[in-house]
Amino acid sequence: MSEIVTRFAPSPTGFLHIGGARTALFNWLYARHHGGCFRLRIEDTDRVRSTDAAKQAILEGLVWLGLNWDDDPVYQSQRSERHTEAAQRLLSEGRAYQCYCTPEELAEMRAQAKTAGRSARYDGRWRDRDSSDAPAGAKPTIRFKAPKGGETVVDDKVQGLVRIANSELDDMVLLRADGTPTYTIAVVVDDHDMGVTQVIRGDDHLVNAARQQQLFHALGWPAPSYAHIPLIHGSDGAKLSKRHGALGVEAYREAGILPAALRNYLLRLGWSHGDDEIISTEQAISWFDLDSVGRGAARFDREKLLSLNGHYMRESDPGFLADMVMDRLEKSQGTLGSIARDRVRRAIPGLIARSKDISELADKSAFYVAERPLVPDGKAARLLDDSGRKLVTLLAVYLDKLDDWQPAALENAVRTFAEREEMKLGAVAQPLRAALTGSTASPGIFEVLAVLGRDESLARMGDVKI
RNA sequence: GUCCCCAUCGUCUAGAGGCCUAGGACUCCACUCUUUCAAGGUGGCAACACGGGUUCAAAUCCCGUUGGGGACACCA
Repeated sequence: MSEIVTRFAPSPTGFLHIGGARTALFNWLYARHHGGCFRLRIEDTDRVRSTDAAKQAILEGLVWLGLNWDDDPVYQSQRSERHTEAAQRLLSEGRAYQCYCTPEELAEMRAQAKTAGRSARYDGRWRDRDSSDAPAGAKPTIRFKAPKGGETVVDDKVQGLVRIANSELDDMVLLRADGTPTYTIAVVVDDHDMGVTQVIRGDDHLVNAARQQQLFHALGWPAPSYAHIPLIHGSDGAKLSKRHGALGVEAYREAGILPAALRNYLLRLGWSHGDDEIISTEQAISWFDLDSVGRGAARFDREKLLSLNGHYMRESDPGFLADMVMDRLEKSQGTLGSIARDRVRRAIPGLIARSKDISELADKSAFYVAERPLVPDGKAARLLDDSGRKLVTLLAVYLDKLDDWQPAALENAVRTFAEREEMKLGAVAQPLRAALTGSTASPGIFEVLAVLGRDESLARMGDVKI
């Protein structure tokens, strides 16, 4: 059996969005599963819309997601000679022809077809017309002489047998009037030259597959196998696009989503393996196949992504998470001193289960490194009324005598204090929490005390003294 | 409009004729744990779009309807 080759072929006109990321993931998984090759092709032939920034964002997005490609990326714009050559060959073999229609003429043709209730397509008026009829000085486009009768069948690995009447497929332009090749011929030539055996891409290309198969046939090359995966929809059920709520993967990265979580989420969006939800990359590689790809479009659900992310965070190394949190904290509040860094490091394990992404983790860490005196939020301020402050002050005096500032000893001391005051632990813990964290929700209060350390804890308690 | 694709809880999905009184996950709700908030544990609400067939038997097969999506460029 020859080697499996897949490819991901984004056009660099925007960032790598969630749909593209999933397409890349499926291609990558398929190639890895079969021990084949996953290649990258940048379809940058649209010079006006393609940007270097977008290209960069796509490559970085793939790297961040851990989808490493094989060989060097192919840049479509650098291969136009090959594309033109193929089109010229079709022309010389009589499988393509020159068309002198003006854009206005074509627009009118489409309008008429539409009102007549037909598919808007080129009617082939120059197909058999002699070039000597050409208007003087006009430059022709080169069009493919598509088969007229019968149908083209795409044996799609996801959608099944898709039959399209050839009358629905018009003679597409291969070379523009200025001589540059179009996407249609470029993809076919590139897929062939790159040795692509399995194309996996969005559903929106399904009809293109029929056209491309015709071109492969005309060129005398074997066509790759196709698999068209359903698109990802936004929460409103419409195709996700840049102007429609689609975010680039870097947005998820910035929000503090872990690559493993995004991979797992994207994998389950449209593909399944029984009831499995948490799927490691190793399992994904060994289980992935095209048979289990669903055929209906899926809606993007942020809640589920977040829940998965929470799971992966709990499985992550706390030190690794701490580094990411510190980067964020330093970005928002400047360089952290060694005491602050040490506090964050010790605080992270107790914060992980309380956060669903890294930015939330950073937010929840902030009180540990905040400058005194803390500004309590509304609920915390209410806990720190006169009696609350008095209580905290009394407790501070009591804790000041403690030698061992470890969680167990602190708990013991605070419980004893509460008993002596004939109060429930919670009644003591809440005002203390308010004084220590400025909030009513935090990790266990004894842990907070311990991480903050004796001096800082006592100082924060002193700050609320009447 | 024409062509193509799709259709199970709100969402992602399991289900390839009897195992389905339809399973799992997210969300939501309750309980539990508990110093708060989470996480964890337990339980609950919640779906086969509709109409015809085929069959002893249909969520599963066929046809139609409806609904949704996509494609219809000298863009990719």
